[in-house]
Amino acid sequence: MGELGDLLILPVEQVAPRLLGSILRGNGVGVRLTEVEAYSGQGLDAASHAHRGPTPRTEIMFGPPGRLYVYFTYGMHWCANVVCGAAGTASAVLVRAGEVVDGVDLARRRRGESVPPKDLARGPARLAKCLGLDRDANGLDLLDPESPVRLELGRQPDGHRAGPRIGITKEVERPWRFWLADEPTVSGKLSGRR
DNA sequence: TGGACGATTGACT
DNA sequence: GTCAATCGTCCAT
Repeated sequence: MGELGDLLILPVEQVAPRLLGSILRGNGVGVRLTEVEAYSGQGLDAASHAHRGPTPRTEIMFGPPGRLYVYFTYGMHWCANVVCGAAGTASAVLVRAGEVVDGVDLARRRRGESVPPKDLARGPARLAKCLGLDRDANGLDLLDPESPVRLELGRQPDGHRAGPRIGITKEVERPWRFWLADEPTVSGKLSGRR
């Protein structure tokens, strides 16, 4: 297993911040990750989709690390996660926001021509839309160079911020949201806060 | 088989 | 700042 594969089996709250600065590349667009959230597995994190055990939707989370977990929410949005942990566990890193560093024209076509560049992938559903991710992308192997969507480990940026995760109603205090300081692409209202 | 609930977004006051 | 849109998923009837 490569460097990234070794990283992904560490505790998910350690994996998540180390994915900041990495590039999620696929379907003609590359996004440099500036904001992520960690979700742990069955019985460990009430905010995780995997908390109650495997279901048809969350099945992929219980498989090997490095796969893409894509889910549908609020009747209209898709969001993407990097599956972490060894097979049998079910942690994941939600990719919340990033900077489009490649394929900007294509990203604008998917998101809308009038969307400012910094907003193209600012928010989990927006990021997924930039990359053209939907149901069909669920389960893709991000570690396979031949895969239509891949994760490329980037240089570890200096320093990051941590705080509570956004949009959840359980485990609301757990500080498992991680983002890069002073990045205009970070979502949420506390993006500048330590 | 029904109904509550979203790991959100964009439109609007 | 507030709030509706919109439908797959999951669990309780």
